Amino acid sequence: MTTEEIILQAASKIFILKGMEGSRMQEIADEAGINKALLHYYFRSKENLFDRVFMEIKNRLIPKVHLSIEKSDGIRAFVTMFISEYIDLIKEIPYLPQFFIHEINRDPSKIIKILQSGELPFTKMQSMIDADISAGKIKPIKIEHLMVNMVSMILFPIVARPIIESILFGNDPQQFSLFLDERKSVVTDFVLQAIEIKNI
Amino acid sequence: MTTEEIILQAASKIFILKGMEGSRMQEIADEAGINKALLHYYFRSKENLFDRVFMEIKNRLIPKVHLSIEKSDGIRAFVTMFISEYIDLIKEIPYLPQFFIHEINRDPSKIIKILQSGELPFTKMQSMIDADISAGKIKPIKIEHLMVNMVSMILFPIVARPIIESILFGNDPQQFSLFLDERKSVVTDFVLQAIEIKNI
DNA sequence: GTCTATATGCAGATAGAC
DNA sequence: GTCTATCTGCATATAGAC
Repeated sequence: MTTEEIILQAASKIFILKGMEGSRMQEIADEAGINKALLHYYFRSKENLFDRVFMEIKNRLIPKVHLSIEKSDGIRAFVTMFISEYIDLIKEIPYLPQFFIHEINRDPSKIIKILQSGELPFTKMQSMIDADISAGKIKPIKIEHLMVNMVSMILFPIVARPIIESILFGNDPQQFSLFLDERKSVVTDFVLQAIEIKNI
Repeated sequence: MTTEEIILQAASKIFILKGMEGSRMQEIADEAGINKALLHYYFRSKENLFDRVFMEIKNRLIPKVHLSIEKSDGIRAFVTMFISEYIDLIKEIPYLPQFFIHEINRDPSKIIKILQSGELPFTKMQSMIDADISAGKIKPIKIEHLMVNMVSMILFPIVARPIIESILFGNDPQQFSLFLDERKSVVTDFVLQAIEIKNI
């Protein structure tokens, strides 16, 4: 592992935990087991280092989302798989959603530039949905609302964790963890029920 | 209006926009039209000023949430009213959700202390839901999941605005604004459909 | 490439005049 | 109470030895 990779990994950890403004170059250097000056030797500035970290994270995530979309053949399969895979993904990287949300609000233009490159395959999803709608299987709903609803119900509890844990579970992390486990099936059922045509 | 109130109002604006770490005392002083030293005269430290602002915001918001819960008599009315009022509330204070999310993750213990005081009337909601469940009107669902689902679908799009605006709407604020307007009825329908028993 | 030492700049906080 | 001027400390960044 090269020094550059060691630095990027350390910086990634600290930045994700504390954000750009909350992180200190000293802390990143300590985490990497090297000297502060070396950070500047490799990346010139904090801003530069941050941008590189942000880009690397984005490049690791986007393919995963693509994959879960491409794999499914109908809207029901898509909803089930999407929710399941998204929740699994977040368990691996629990602080990433907060980090992303904060940084895109702190400097939206940066995100806009970084996201320009890869577009998500919405056309495929849209056609899946339209097929099921015209077949009378599901209620008419715009793909934008459906996607935002699903992503919201998955990500928001993670992002708002401290407040939910406090209000609903008396600051008991175990109870919150169980709550998250339940949500995989709860949210899936919730979404499927919401979009299905009711047989009268 | 006293100087203290002017300071609090200015600090509130800056802190909400930029967060605790992203805000500068100089900027708050400029916003208030006074000198930096006066901030310290009134509030001794930045930390202190921030805590006061945070407390004031909390005291302004909690009663609103209580009210919308107390007013409704059944679960359908509650869902409809809750979503509607929450979305209206956010339109007035569009940066507040991000601010809250960031600060509770930056220093969760602070929130825990501040939130200790007032509890939300969950018992009333729970009994409303239980009544409708045993009457066979709605599907069994835990109040925790229902509440989190609703709040998520309302707040997350605001919190993730830049990324949604970028991916879904090509960075067109007007399209995003229309999208938010649609959500009042879309989310209400979505939730009601999801919890209703289907007549076969 | 990696280090120690140092410069530079800025933000929070204080002293003291009015 | 409100100001100007100043202190102090810290974080980013650079210089220069090895």
